[in-house]
Amino acid sequence: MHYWLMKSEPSEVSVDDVAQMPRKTVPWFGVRNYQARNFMRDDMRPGDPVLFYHSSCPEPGIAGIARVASTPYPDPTQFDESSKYFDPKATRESPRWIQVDVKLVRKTRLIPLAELRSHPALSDMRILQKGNRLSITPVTAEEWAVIETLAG
DNA sequence: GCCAACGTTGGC
DNA sequence: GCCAACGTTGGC
Repeated sequence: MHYWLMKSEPSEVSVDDVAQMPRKTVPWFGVRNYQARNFMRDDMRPGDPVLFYHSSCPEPGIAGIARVASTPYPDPTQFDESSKYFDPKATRESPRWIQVDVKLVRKTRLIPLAELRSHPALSDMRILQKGNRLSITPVTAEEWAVIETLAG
């Protein structure tokens, strides 16, 4: 079992958007980075806990707790010419990009980036490292415990 | 909008 | 395989 942090731009899919979905489950489409893809492909399992992170927005930070709710399967947007995630090099016979479903467990208070940075116990978090851009990163059990406490 | 950091592409 | 040029991410 692994813990994860997954970034989403709330202008695309926010915690509130997912909370309004009937099964509170969202297909995590649009991952276009090989390292992030490989995390999904190789290390994610249904049930893995997920920190739902809001990025590229006025208040970046952790906004919810979720779980991986499926095994990986091909991301349909790679085949969709009208999608900004279209990949001309992907074929249905050999898809290049995958996604998982993510089920929201609960919305949390917004834990801002600056607050995460203020905790020495979190100083090694991938998301806090200089130059980090990965949209999916592993979280340690220790980091998870600290953040769960902060989330209340 | 700026810009640092990183990833990808493609010529050689 | 190298590496310059270009594109993207994402906080500020």
